[in-house]
Amino acid sequence: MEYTVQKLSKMAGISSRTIRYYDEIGILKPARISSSGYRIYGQKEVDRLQQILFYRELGLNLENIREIVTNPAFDETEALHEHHERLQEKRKQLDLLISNVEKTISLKEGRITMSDKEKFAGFKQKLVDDNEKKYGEEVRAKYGNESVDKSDQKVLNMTQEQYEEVTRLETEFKETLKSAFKAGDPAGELAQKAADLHRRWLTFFWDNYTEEAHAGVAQMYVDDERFTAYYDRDQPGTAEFLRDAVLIYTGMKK
Amino acid sequence: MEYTVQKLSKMAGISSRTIRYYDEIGILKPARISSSGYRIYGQKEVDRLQQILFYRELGLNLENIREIVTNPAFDETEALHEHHERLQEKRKQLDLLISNVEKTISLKEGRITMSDKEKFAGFKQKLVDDNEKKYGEEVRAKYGNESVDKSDQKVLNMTQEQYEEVTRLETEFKETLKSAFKAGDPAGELAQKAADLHRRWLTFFWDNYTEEAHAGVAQMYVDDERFTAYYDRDQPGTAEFLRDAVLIYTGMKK
DNA sequence: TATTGACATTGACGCAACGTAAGGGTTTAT
DNA sequence: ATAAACCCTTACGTTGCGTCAATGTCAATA
Repeated sequence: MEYTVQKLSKMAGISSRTIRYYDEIGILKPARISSSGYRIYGQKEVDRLQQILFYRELGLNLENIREIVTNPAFDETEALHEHHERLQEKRKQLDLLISNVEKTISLKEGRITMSDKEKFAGFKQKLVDDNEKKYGEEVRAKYGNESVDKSDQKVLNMTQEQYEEVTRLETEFKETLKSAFKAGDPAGELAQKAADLHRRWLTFFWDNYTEEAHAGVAQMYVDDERFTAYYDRDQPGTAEFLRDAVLIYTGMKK
Repeated sequence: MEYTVQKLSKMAGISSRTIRYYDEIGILKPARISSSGYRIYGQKEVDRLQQILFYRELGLNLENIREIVTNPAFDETEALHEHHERLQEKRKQLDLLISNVEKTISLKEGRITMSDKEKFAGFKQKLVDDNEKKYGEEVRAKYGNESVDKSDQKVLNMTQEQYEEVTRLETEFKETLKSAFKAGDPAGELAQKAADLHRRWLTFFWDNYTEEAHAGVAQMYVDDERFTAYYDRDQPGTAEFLRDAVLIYTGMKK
């Protein structure tokens, strides 16, 4: 029995374009070409197509499928195991995503006015994450590898009150920092108050607070231009000022 | 404070290409263009970018994001709800996929020699599914909407013995059908035996067997060219012959 | 001041797996 | 003979950018 593209495609329930494509990328060549240039497929090709479709249903990409069907000695089991892992990873990410979307929805339906600052929540979250990532070994050793994921969840897991509290804290911190910067003394009362507010703000995102970590973060605000840009936005030099204040606050300096 | 692409990109933790792309598709235009053609962004644009990135993190596509950020009156909550549904659907499919991959792996690690026929399992499965789909109202009403999903799982849920049994049954059925077709009488002993084997084979895939459904499937083998091609592969006319035999077997004819 | 080096710009291709015409021959049925 | 139903190749569109390539601009240094 011989098949043209159309017949084959109807048998397999796929489009003829797909069959030509499979020819094009070389995973399913026709048995022969007719005198008028038509693709002609035989039983062997039908079998192979079914094999291809089987793996396709399992979500393998065509490159992997090619390896399996072109090399009979290929270790399909291993390929499937790897595929399985990728799928698991995908599911984890999807679950996280869904959870975040749900949190966002309930936040919004909780009628919190979505001010600009609140829109920043995710972004600030990212800052904190990057923070943790960069701060490196010490923090990671303490919080484990899952800290990033956990941290990712944290802002969105907050209750409405917690959320309002952290927003309020942040505003107060920024204003205090601004005044302190104008005053000019990182060891002064205002600057130390700012450092304290900063600590309280941080503990909303961290499970464990340590003075070392706090100092490390403050240093990073100076080292990483992203943070520097963020803190220096209104008044250049603020990041450095904050670092000095925090170093004093944590007892790391003077 | 003003930002060039590079500065903005570093602040937001994305690439400058992305920023140009967002300009290109019109979801984030620069505040102005410098005399030398540079894109210059201001505070408003920073805020907007952060909004964009927030929704991006939630997995919304840029088209949806555009709707949200360009039209302040747009119902974000509804968009998020729809997005949530899409994600749920995705997860369901992903779970099914994972389950299928797992079943396939255990099948393979169960050291069943993966002959061509076994590779067809998924495909045959598909045949049965299509079958049910096409057969339409009656069967659906009986099995409910989930029957397709359930059926999808069934082949792969089989124990090794069941699997071998169904494979054996199928072989016997096909051989009997072939002989019966040669004999030529759909009411004859061989043909009726084939119809019986066909029934037994079907019951591996169906929860409930009814003569009506059996007859319907047999009729479909003739009506749907995909099935016809499958059954007529070796001997044209076989599909029709089988239908006649089954119609007699189920008492729907003669 | 001439030259780097780090920035900026606009194209334009590449990716994955096809869908969807466009433009033009071939086979089959009437 | 003619239309319907096939077949072919070529090539653009999809999504969200990554990655050159060719070229212009700006700030700092030798």
